[in-house]
Amino acid sequence: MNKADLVDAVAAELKTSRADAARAVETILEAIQRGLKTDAKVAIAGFGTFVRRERKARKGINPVTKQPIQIAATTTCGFRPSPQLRDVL
Amino acid sequence: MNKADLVDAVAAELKTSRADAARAVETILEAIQRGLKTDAKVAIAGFGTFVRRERKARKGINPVTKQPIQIAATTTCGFRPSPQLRDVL
DNA sequence: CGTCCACCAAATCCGCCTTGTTCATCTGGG
DNA sequence: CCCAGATGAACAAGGCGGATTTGGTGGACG
Repeated sequence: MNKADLVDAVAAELKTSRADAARAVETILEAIQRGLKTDAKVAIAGFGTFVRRERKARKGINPVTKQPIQIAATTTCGFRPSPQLRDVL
Repeated sequence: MNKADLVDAVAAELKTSRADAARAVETILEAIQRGLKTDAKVAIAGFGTFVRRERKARKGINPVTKQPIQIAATTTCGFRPSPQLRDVL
């Protein structure tokens, strides 16, 4: 499923234009991004929780050369689906 | 950040009523749920990708009694943030 | 206000994560 | 509607990160 498909579904459901639906999708995603950046956690009841996560440096292997490499610490984010979402899947 | 906060941010950004923003959020989340259920993957460019994931049965520990327990196989979903989202965080 | 949901603890093992190229697909503006 | 530019998926192997379990409670949601 693409962003275009998502926008289509939203437009159909809300009975709005595709442009409005696209704007809504964009805005919500940006809001989540900002929330993650500022609060480090975005909990959406009945759906799941986005969590900003600091990953320490660790050792890994370059799958191409198969040589040990050092992976620098990064900041990523995880997602914990709510039980409700799990039941759907 | 709560769903209420998210709705507030969206309403402010789109200059719509809180009720409309709430409907938009709900609708989009439901659309993502359906997409995950039917297509097993929802790719949103510049944000990330939701992936339905099958998890095998394994052994765990009851945190209360600290006794080993058997965990049945479940279906859950993961989220891979796009490089763009990672850069923001 | 009543109900429902997320969080928290400790311990374990599953599977995600890394690199880098190629290719398919998607995107968004003209 | 279409094309050029761009984005991400796939693939390899292996180590270690983190997702997961129960049950109560505080807080959120409608």
